[in-house]
Amino acid sequence: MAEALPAQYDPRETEPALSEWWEREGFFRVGAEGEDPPFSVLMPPPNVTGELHVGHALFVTLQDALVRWRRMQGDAALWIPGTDHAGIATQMVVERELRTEGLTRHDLGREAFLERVWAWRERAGDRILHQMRSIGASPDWSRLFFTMDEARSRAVGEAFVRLFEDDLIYRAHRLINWCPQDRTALSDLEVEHEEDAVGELWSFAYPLADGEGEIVVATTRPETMLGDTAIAVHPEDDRYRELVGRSVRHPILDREIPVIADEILVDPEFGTGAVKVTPAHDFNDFDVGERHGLEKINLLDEDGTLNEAAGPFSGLDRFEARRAVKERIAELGLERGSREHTLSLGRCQRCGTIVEPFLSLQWFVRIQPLAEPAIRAVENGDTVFVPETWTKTYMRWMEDIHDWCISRQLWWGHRIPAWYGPEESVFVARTEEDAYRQARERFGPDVRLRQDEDVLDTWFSSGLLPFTSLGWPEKTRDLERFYPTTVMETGFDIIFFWVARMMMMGLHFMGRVPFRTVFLHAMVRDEKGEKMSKTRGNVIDPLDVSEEYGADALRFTLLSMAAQGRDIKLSLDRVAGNRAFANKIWNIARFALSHLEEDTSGEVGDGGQAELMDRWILSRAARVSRETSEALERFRFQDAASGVYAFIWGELADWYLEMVKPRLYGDAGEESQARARETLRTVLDTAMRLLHPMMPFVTEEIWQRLPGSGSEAPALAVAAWPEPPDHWIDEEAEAAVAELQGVIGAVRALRAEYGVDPGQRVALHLADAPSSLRETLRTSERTLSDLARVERIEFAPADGRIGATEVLPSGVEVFVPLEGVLDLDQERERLRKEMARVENLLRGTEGKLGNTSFVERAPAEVVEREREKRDSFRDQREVLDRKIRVLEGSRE
RNA sequence: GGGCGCUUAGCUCAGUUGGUUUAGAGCGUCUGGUUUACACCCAGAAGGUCGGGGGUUCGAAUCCCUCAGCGCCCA
Repeated sequence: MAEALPAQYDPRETEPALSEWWEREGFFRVGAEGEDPPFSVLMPPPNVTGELHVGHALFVTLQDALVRWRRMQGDAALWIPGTDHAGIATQMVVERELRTEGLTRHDLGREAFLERVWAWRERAGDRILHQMRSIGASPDWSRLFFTMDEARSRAVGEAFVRLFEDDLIYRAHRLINWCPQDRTALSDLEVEHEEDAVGELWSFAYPLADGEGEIVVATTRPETMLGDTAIAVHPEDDRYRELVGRSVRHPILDREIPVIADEILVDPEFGTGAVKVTPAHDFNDFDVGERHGLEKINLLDEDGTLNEAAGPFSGLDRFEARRAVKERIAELGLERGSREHTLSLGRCQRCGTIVEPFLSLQWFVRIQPLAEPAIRAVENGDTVFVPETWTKTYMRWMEDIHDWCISRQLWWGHRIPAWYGPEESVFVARTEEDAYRQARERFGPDVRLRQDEDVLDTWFSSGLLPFTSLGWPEKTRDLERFYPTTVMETGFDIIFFWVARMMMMGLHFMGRVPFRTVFLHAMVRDEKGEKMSKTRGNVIDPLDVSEEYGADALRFTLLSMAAQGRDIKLSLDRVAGNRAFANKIWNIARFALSHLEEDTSGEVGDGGQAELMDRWILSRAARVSRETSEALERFRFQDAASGVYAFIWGELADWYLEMVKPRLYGDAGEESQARARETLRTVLDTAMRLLHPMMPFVTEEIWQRLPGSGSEAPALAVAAWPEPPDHWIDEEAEAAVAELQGVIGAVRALRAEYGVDPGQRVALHLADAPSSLRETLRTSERTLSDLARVERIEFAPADGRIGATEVLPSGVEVFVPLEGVLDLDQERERLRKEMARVENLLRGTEGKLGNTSFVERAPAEVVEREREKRDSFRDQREVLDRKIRVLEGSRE
């Protein structure tokens, strides 16, 4: 055991071996059987071909900390890992690869292209899962899913068919968002709106069809005028009242267009008060078209070029057409000016291309009936959001939700289980055979069917994961035990993509919410607060960070910053600081282990007369254990992290270790030495357990070396979470040590102030010390000597001696004789400043106590506390006043 | 247009329902340190009228209103 440990902790030496060992031993596996309370978390699956970025690192860390903690508490802690096929993203990656070979997916054809994607997935896929392992993730890898594996594909088909049968899925000709680059429909959520885009509001005139006159309209998309089928004005607008019902002539396409009145679309205050209406290319105009029975002329082909309907401009790209139309109108003398105009531009979330409202035949989910139960479940508190503020966001969106376009004109994804036959017949079925069976019943044995070419929105399959990951549609033991999952932990940016849809699908298919709690974390940004992106070049690669500073340091940093409102600004300085923390722990252990032997594994805290410092550190350990549990319970990771940090570094290392050294060296006899060892071992053990969910590697590494640890559990990862007994809590010891620390701090401060040589021992005078403090100091002479270099304590005033004074909050005067080194002017100045500070505080508290409303209305304990403060300040003032007068006297 | 969030030490941030905080932490800065766990360390120090203004209250960094700046979401 006594093999020498290196003075510097090197995560690279320990981390890979540990994560490999944990997994090999199967510590993270959870079965469907057992009595332990279930705790289940579905990992939001990353894109299968993606790389681990810092956002992944954050969710992995948060979820892992929760799961490790619950696992140690004895729960059946199931964390289900998986990857997502990520339709558009993955298809784009492979298409990009093809382009370098001068090919498109159409050159290959659907089947060959899909083979290519699968090959790519085999090659690149799951890489991200190994990256997760390297930062300590502890899911049950034996349950790994892929959203396009066989089980999930079957479940997706089943879900589609059932929704269709329940009339919750339908197919319709509708205006949808179209990305001409990816040539697919997108849902509303997949369109990103660029605010304040600068555009041109361009005006032109439609001449009236009969007689003189014209109507001037304005547009930001001039090419759409080719699809105009009406001019709308406000019914109350006197300027146009007599024109309603008449027509204008299309100057390019030579057709007549009616002038209609529509009070919803038209704002008479805006522009000329007349609006061109293009029902096939604008969402508002579409509704007008429905209201007025207007023709919907589709101008576009799938690639964003104009079709035959555009007449002379057919074949042009939409932006070329825009220029051409403007030119033509100008030639016709119908241009009526333009001005700058800010607008909101919709762009494809994946490729950034400006999306077009496009009329096409798509599949939709009827969302209203699904949304209602999902709203009620949150109102009821069946599912709770943390932080609570997101409830409102969820509600607002759910209450104003639109039908969801789920078909995508992609090849990579779940193919829509619909087959088309003669006479526009549609057969939705679980299998092709089934579709044929239905079709033959209707059209006889020779019927030929053609499957829908499209695939489903990736988020459709994600929305089902809380139950498909547990075996649905089979009625599995897993579902029984682990559904609903306990916590859904994810970023607030996908509250609609995931959380909302999972809620709807979970309630529909399972009849119960998919998760009890939704914990939403902030977004990681760089230290300047900017979003990390490859184009900005400010991406922090978590694997680089982990490699350089250790996964523990990265994790601990992310956890301690998890409280921030909406942004987490990751700074490498913080990570470096936490690497230092890991190193500190390593050295605490190095020191402790060198003093521990195999037999020091007994329980401590009872029997014998425990020494003050032992009682103190055990009491602190007990309190911190409770605080850490409570913090994790409430998802307050930053409190858990900072509490354990302060305990280990600020109390265990800085105080306990220093105080206990002489005893460990045997200076206080064998009994005291043994007790010190036991306490040290116990406290270190407790500290490693508390820290394990946050810093799994260094804690496991150390715990493995702790004598006796193996008898309880094979690994810290599956050892019990600390629940120290009540009797460890020792108010008296905590108060006594706080006083002792106060005295040591005062002496140290005075020594530093006057530059006393570090080796120089000093005397310490404490007049009027209460008996409890005297007792504490008498039993702590060695500590005072070691930590403050005090050679002698006298509980009497140091009359007539020259020295420096510090006053403790208790009013006790700490005096250190410093003949020869003390600068009287400096001391006078210091004390005066101190006096001013104390007087200021005293004034404040006396003011409060002098206020009768305060004394009458504030709670008694608050008033009492205020009185104590006043007394303390008065005592301090008195001592300072006396010392200052002495110094004044010594001036002469 | 509607909604939400942020503004506390040079930097990055804690501060949970108003009163146990005499506003804290880490980093940075300054001073001192070769005490046999650690210089990724130890000790000490400087540094903030809690964005501005108003209000509620015995009491406000904390609640309300308002202004300013920054950011996000939805339409």
